[in-house]
Amino acid sequence: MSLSTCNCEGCELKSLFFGNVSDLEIEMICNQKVEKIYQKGEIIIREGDEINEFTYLKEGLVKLYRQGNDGKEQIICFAGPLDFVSLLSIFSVTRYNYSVASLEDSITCSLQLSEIKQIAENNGKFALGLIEKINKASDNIILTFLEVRQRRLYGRIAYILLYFSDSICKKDIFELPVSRKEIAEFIGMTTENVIRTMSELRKDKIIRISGKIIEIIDKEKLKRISEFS
Amino acid sequence: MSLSTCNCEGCELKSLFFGNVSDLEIEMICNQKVEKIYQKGEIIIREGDEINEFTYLKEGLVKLYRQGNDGKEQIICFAGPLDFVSLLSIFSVTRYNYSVASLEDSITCSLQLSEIKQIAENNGKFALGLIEKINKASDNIILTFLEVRQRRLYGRIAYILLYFSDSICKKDIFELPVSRKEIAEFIGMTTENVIRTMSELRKDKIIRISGKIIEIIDKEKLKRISEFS
DNA sequence: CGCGGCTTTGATGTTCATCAAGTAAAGTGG
DNA sequence: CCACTTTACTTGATGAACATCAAAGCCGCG
Repeated sequence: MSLSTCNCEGCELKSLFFGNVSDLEIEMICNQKVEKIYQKGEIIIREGDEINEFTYLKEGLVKLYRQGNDGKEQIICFAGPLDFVSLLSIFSVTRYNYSVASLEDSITCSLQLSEIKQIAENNGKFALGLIEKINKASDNIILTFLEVRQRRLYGRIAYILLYFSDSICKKDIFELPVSRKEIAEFIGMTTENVIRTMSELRKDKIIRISGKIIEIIDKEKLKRISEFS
Repeated sequence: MSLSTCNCEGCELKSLFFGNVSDLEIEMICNQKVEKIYQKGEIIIREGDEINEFTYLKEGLVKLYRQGNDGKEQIICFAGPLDFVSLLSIFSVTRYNYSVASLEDSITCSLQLSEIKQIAENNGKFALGLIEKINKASDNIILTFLEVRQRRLYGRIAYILLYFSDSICKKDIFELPVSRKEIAEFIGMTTENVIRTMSELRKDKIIRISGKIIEIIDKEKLKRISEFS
């Protein structure tokens, strides 16, 4: 991790997030912000860390995960640019109950949580905006869990590949930003079976695989598998 | 469903939820509240219904669930007295993406969502309290999903039985408020296997079963199964 | 160059869903 | 209140889906 110096001019967060906040308040926040650069693989937040910053992702891709009872990691969700990394339990507990690690070189911007709370207290519109974002983030996680759970392995893999293709990479040929093991940790299966199933999709000529590079050949078929398996 | 008339004197919600709200505002809300009585099995909220009320559970027990792709129901969570039934997506979308049904005779109290928003906008402390509650509710759901997922059937059943015993019924002999089918829908297994596994626990003399009445004989063993299976 | 982690494939056994069939309980209409 | 229907519960048998174990190739990194 290294620090980054960056002015707040033209920061997308400002328009997206602080629409209802006065310029004065924004300046107050920006003066205290800390921007950090993380290399691929670095840990950004550790389970058990005290929560006193409000962190959002400016660039890159991260995973939120926790340690299961048996020591295996469980991936809760992935987050991309402009997602709030510390949205989940930030207002309900004092310590993180999950970790965050970067999957690609990433830049985070951290604001003082106390400042954010202060503003929310004084500015209801801002607080309502916060609620909306928190709601959306949790809803998405819960929905994804349910969507994954109702599928078999074959359908889960199809679902995940479409997720990375459509939501993260936005291409039909893309580089998987995660390892097979991480896919397994996300959908709750073993690494071996994730690989096996991807190989099946390859043999069925629905995708092409070359290491981390995935090409979706027959997207319609992949969608049908995701729907009905 | 039938309406109930009840004054707001001594309502627990007031102290719990509206700690930072002025008496005037509380009165404004209370004048508009609608209290409804539902019999066991009735549907309180339907997936797709427009969200324009802010509903909380005054008495009883309900399940939040959604329709899976294959038509099977998936239970998201259970909610008891003083839980907010419509916390999940209430501020992020305009229509419910889940249904709510009563598992026991229940009483709900509904407030105008627009009123709640109004108050949140004018009263940041109240809004922060809201955020905290929403965060807690979602966190719990996500955590439970992860806890359930890392267990095998045997451990999942142990986990669920402990959940009902400790969190819902608060007794070691209790009446299951849900059917075997609903347990299956909650943990993502088939009804037959839920029954089978409960029978195994009975044969192993860890629980006694008599219809819906469950008695936990060896709680320590049940906890160990929940931890390590 | 060698070590460790990631990937891949195969063989094997466990766990679980599905199908089937029967019993018990609960609701329904006469 | 009783016959009737429906729903919930239960057990067994079978096969499919999946985890586990094992072994080997690959790749990046110190």
